Amino acid sequence: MARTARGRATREAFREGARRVFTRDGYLNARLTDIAAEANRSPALLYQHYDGKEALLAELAEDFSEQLQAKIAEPYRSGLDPIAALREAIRLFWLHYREHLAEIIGITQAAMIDPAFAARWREIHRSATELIATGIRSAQAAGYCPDLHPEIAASALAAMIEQFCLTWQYQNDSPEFELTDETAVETLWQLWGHAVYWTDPLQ
Amino acid sequence: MARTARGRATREAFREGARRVFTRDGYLNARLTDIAAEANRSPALLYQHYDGKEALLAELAEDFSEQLQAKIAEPYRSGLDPIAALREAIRLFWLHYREHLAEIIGITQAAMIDPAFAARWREIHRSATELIATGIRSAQAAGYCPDLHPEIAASALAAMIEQFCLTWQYQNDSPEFELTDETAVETLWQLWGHAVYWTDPLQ
Amino acid sequence: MARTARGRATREAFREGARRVFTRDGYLNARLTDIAAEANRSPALLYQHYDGKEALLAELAEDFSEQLQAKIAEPYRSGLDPIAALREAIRLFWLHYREHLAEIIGITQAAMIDPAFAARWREIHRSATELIATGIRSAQAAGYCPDLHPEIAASALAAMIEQFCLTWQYQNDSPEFELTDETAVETLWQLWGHAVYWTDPLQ
Amino acid sequence: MARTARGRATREAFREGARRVFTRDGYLNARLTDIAAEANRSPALLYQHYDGKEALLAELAEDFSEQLQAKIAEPYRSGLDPIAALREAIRLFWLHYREHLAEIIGITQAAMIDPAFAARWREIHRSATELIATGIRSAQAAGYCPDLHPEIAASALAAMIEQFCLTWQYQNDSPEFELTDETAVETLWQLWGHAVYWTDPLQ
DNA sequence: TATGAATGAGATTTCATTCAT
DNA sequence: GATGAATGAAATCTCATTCAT
Repeated sequence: MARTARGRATREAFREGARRVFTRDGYLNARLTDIAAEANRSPALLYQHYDGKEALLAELAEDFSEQLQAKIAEPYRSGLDPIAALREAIRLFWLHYREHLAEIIGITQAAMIDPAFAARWREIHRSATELIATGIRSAQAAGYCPDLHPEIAASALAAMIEQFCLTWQYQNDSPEFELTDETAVETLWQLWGHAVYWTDPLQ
Repeated sequence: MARTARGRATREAFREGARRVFTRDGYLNARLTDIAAEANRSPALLYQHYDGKEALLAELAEDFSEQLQAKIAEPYRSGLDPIAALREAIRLFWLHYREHLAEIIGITQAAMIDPAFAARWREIHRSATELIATGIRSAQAAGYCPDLHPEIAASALAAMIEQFCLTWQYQNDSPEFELTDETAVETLWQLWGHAVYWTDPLQ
Repeated sequence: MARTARGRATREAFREGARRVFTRDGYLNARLTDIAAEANRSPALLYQHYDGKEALLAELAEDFSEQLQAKIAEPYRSGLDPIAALREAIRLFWLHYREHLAEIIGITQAAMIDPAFAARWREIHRSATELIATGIRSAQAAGYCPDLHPEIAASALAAMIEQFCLTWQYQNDSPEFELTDETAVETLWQLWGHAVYWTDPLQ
Repeated sequence: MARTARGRATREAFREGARRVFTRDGYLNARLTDIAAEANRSPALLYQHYDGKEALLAELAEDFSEQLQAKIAEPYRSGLDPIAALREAIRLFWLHYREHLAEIIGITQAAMIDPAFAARWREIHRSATELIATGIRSAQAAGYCPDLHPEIAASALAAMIEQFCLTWQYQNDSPEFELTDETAVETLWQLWGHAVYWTDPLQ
C-alpha cells in the first residue's frame, strides 16, 4: 500500500479530508463516506489504506502526540530557567492545539465511545503528565510547593491547560471578547506558575 | 402520564436505569432499549414519559446543574473567609461529581454530537464560570493577582476542576495509587488558592 | 354496552370525535388516540364500545348510506317529472355530502387499504348505482339514449357526482372562485340531464 | 448512483418492483421491503436511488402525467373534428389508465395521507382540467351549452372519466359482465358528448 | 489503484391494543 | 363504565463494510 506516488497522495488526501471533517462535524458525527467525499476518493478505497475511520484517527493521533511531546520538551532542554521554560512550553502547547484541532477533537471523542482507544490515549496522557510531574519535583527540590503530590497535581494542571485550549479554540461561537494568543498564554502561565512556585501552604 | 404512584415509579425507574447505563456504557453507546431493560420497562413506555434518550438526559442534566449551583454557592454565603469557602466549595464539587457521574458523562458526550445540547450546556457553564470570576474580582479588590483577566482565568480554573474530577472518577481503571477524597480536594485547593492569591506577577 | 345514559353519551362522543378527526386529518392519518382525545375519553374505553377505529367507521358508514339512499329515493316517489326529480336528487346528494364529509372521507380511505371494507362498500355502491340505472332504463323506454348500457352508464354518472362533490368539498384549499350550491347543482344537472336525455347518438 | 448500466438496471428494477407491489397491495399497504424484495434488491439500496417510497412514487407519477398529457393533446392537434377528437382522447385515456394502474393507485392513495403530495397532484390536475375547459369554451363559441361554467363543468367531466376508469380497472373483482374497451369508450363518449353538445338548457 | 453497487445489522419510533385498578 | 399504564409488533432508515469490475 502506498508504494507509488499516487498511493501516497491518496493517503495524504484521506488524512486531510478526515482532519477537515473532524474539525467541521466532530469525529463522532463524521461518516466514513463524508471523509471519502472530502478527499475526493471512494469510501472503498479508504479501506485499502486504513482499517477504517478509527485507524485513520489513530495514525493522526500518534503523529500529533509525538510532535507535541517533542515541542514541549524543547524549552526545558535549551537552558532557560524553569519559569521561563514553562511559559514557552505553554505557548507552544497553545499553538500546537490550534494547528491540530482536528486531532484533539477526534481523540477526545473517540475515547468516549471506544475503550481500547481510551486506554491507548490514557497511556500517552500519562507520559505527558509525567513530564509535568517532573517539573513539580524539581520545584519541590528547590523548596517550593511542599507536600503537593507531584502526579496528582500534574494531572490537575494538565487538565487545566488541555480543557482551556479546547474550550477557547473549538466551537466557541459566541465570544464576547476576542482572546489573543498573548492573553491566553499569559493567563495560563500566571495561574500555573503561582500554583506551583509558592512556599507556604494555605491553611 | 405519571399521574399515579405507579407512573411516578416508572419515571423514576427510567431515570435510574439511564443513570446506570450512562455510567456503565457511556451516553453515546447507550441504546434506548438498554435503558428500558435496565428499568424493567418496555422501550415504548419510555416514549410516553420522554421524547427519547436525549430528553431524558436533558431532564437529568437540568436537575444536576441546579443542585450543583446551589451547593457551590452555599459556602460563600455562610460567612467563611474566601479561602476556607473555596476549599469547601471544591470539596462539594468533587463529591457532587462523584454522585452524579452519569449526568456528567451524559452531558459531556451529548454535547459532542448535538449542537443544540452543546449550546444549552455552554450557557449553564458560562453562569458557573461567572461565579468563579466574581471570586477572582474580590481577590483583586483585596490586592491579589492584579492584571489577571477574571473571566479568562475563571474559565481556566473551571477547566481544571471539571476535567480533574472527570479524569479521576471515570474509567480510571488502572490507578497505581488510590486517590482519597482528602488528597484530591487538598491538591485542587492548594493549586487554585495559590493560583489566585499572589501579589507579584511572574516576570 | 351503552345501556345507561352515560354509556350512550360516550358512544355519541366517540362518533362525533371520530367525525371531527376524520374531517380534519383524514381517516388514514387518524389515530385511535386522537379520536379518544377528541371525545374526551380514554382510548381503552373505545374498545368497550367498538372493536376499533374501523368498526366505528363501519357504523358511521352504514348510517350514512342508509340516510342517503332514503333521501335520494324521495324525489322520485313524490310525483315530480323525471328531469325535475333528477335535479332535486342531485341537490340532496350535494347537501348530504357536505354534511357528512367525515363519513365519505373515511369510507374512501378505508376502502383503499382494507379489502373487506372495500367489498362491503362496493356492494352498497352497486345498489346506489342500480337506482341510477333504473332511471336510465325509464328514459330509454321513453325513447332516449338508445344503446346506452344502463349499468355502465350509471356507474359513470355515479363516478361523476361523487368525485365532483368530494373534489369541491374536501381540502379544496385554493379556490379561485367560490362555488355556490346553486351553481354546483345546476352544472351537474345540465351535464347529467343532457348526457341521458338525447335521441341521436354521436357518430 | 446509476452511472453504470448495472446501476440503471437496478433503478429500473425498483420502478418495476414498486409498480407491481402498488398494483397488488396498494401504495399504502406497500412496505419498502416489499418493493425491494420484488426488485430482488436490498432495502438499503433503494435509499441510494430514492429518498424513500414516496420519492419513488413521485418519479413514477411525474412520468405518468407527462405521458398522459402528451397523449391526450395529440388528437386535438391532428385535425380531427372536436367530437371525433374527444372520442380518441377518451380512448387513449382509458388505455393509459389501464397500463398505468400502479401509478394511479399510488397517486390516489398518497394524496390521501400526504398534504404535500396532494398539493402537487392538485396542481397537475388543474392543468388537465384546464384542457377540458378549453374544449368546452370552443363548444360554447359554436353555440353549444350556453351558461355552463367551463371550469366547473370540466372538473365534473374529469371526475367522471377518472373515477370511472379507476372503478372498472382496479379491484373490480366480481364483475357480472365483462366490460370491453369498446363499450367503455363508447359509453363515456356518448355521455360526455351529449353533456356538452346541446343547445337548449334543461328547464 | 480505484470505484460504483450492494448489503447486513441495528436502533429508533409509532400505534393499536390489552391489563390492572 | 372508565382510565392510566404498559406492551408487542412492525416499519423506516442509517452506516460501515464488502463485492465485482
